[in-house]
Amino acid sequence: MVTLLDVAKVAGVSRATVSLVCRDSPLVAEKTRKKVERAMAEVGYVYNRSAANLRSSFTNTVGLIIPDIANPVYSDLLTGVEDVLTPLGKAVFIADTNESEERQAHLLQRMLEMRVDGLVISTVGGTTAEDLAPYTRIGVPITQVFRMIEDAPFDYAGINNRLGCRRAAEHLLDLGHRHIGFIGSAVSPSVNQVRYGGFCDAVRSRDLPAESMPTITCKHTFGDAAVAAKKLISSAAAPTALVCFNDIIAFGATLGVYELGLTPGLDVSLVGFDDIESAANWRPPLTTMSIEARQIGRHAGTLLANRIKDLDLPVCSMVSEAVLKQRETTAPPRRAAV
Amino acid sequence: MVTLLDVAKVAGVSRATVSLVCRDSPLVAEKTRKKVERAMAEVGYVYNRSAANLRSSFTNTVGLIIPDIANPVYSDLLTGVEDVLTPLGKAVFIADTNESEERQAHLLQRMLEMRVDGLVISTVGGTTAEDLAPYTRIGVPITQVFRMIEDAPFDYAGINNRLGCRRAAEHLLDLGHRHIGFIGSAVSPSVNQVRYGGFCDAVRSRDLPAESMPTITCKHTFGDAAVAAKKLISSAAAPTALVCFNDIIAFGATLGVYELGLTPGLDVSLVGFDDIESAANWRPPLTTMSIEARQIGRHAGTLLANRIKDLDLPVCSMVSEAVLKQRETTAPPRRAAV
DNA sequence: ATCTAATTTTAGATCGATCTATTTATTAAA
DNA sequence: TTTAATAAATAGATCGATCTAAAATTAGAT
Repeated sequence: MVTLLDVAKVAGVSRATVSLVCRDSPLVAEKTRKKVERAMAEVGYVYNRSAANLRSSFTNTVGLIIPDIANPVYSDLLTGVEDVLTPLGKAVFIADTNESEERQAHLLQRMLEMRVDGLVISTVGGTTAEDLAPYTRIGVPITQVFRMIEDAPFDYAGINNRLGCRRAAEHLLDLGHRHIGFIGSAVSPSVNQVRYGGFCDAVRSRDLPAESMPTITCKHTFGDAAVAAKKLISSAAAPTALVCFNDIIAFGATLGVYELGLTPGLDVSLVGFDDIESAANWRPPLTTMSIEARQIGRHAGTLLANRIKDLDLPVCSMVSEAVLKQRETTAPPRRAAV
Repeated sequence: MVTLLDVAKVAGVSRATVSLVCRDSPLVAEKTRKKVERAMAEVGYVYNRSAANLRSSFTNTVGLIIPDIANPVYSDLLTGVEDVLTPLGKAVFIADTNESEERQAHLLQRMLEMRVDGLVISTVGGTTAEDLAPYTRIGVPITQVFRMIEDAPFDYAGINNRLGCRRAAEHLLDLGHRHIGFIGSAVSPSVNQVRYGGFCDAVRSRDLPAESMPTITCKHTFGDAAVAAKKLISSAAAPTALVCFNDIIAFGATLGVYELGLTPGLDVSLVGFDDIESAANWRPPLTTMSIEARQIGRHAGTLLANRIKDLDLPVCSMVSEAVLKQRETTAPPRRAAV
């Protein structure tokens, strides 16, 4: 195995100098740097991060723990986190808990053992501040995204779900809809409750009875959502519009509308949530609440970077607002309101 | 920072013994292990992987480099790789190149520096064996998945794209379709060429003129695919069925069919490729060629694990066949063949 | 009780970087 | 030319595990 010492010998300098070159230190003269770099190439030197990490007080690695990497929201988030952290020379290690508490515990442990400089995490349901205590104990900063643990003294980046969902419903109300269904999530009950709260806020603000609006929950699959939408549309309440928990459910609901022989955006209006990349590419292009997951990722990255620099900063929370992206799945109701 | 030595002192044993306990060695007596474990908990010991990796000849980490983590094919692949490698005590580090050669080069370097025990990679276009030479030089095994570099002496796990696409077209031919369109990929030209080759094989095997079958390529988005499908269907060739490069394109094509006021699976038959999770959940459920990405992931994991154990094994290639999953987007043609 | 063999435990060297403190070389000012 | 100040290079200790080889303990056989 070729080490710093081998490079040093070939370049005719000391081990310490080669080390400085590795780290792009300004302390080394240009001429020397060139010489060392040539020597490195000549002997085929490969930097040993384990050795560096052992000695150094920080590892320039950051952990990102998320519940479902296949979900576009989280891959966008990842991109945003990297936008900020990669230019700072930090490597982001991604890990997927798949919504399993056990897997999350395992990953938390592993990242602790590799001495990450910090952690960005979207916790699985049931996580408590206690689960993250080992990090606080040895002073590794944590930034939460999207999901927040009660009473945990961590930085946070996320969105205002309640207000966002309220805006979605208000958009439909403004178009003249009076019978609006809500297709919620059977998968994330906690977030679902908050978003449904926003939905009710909107309905009540127009003096309509929130209780009489038809509601259903489903899994985040096209098929489930299609069935749910069909059920709602053909129910006695006969909604002319649907607020959907997220874009995937809205997609499924669109398919349900097609299956009923109706035209989405004409016979039935639909609003999604998240504005994942494919929303704009949907047919018809999906009206949805944009949460700018990539931007949230940038926020999280920035919060973490700041705290790594200064652990004693006051706890900071960045809550963005979801904004309406009006496209072609929403329009005034076709059938007259009853 | 609390180290092995601190634990050893509290437990009243030597550093070496504590180290053995950390690694679940059978060399240590049950009574001693208990004692040490209690001590670890008492002093709040956290294992230091960097220190271990420095001394030890392997790190129990494996790299997985893929071009697009948001693509369900690759998240399934990841799951499969972990299925095999996690039980062996190896941590899988995921990294996304986003189809960028530059990012890939950077990630390859980083993983080399962290001394992964092995690498599973789906290379971006343009990668040569030379790019992977540093790995071979220091004896880190590589397993390729899905994509293969010419003349590279690495293990490989993937599928027979040509045969798979041939089977897709044959399925439509068997149903009686005589005018079949092909919607290819504008993103992965190399794979596209292979799959289109399979399509032609099928058509020619029935003594039909492959050249007269309408063809188009598009990006992997719903919108693009919808437009492409509409173009093909309303072209002079008037295909009654479409073979799609992958499921995403098939989804978009379905939406295009709906937009034309036609019914997918009735007026126009569609076959996808990949059988991602949402294919079965699509409306109507999508007929597609299943590649069992998770299984391929298991293959890759197994190949890598074997080679880590024995570098001198002969190069091994596992090419699976895609199998038809007939669902509801394919049926005999409605309009009589011209 | 003695000897052998098997089982546990351990001391001390070692992995390859970085850090601190110091020395050496270079430049600018007197 | 000398001195002071700055820039560049270095020696040697150090990080916290694992490894090797040897020592201590225990068990089994005689």
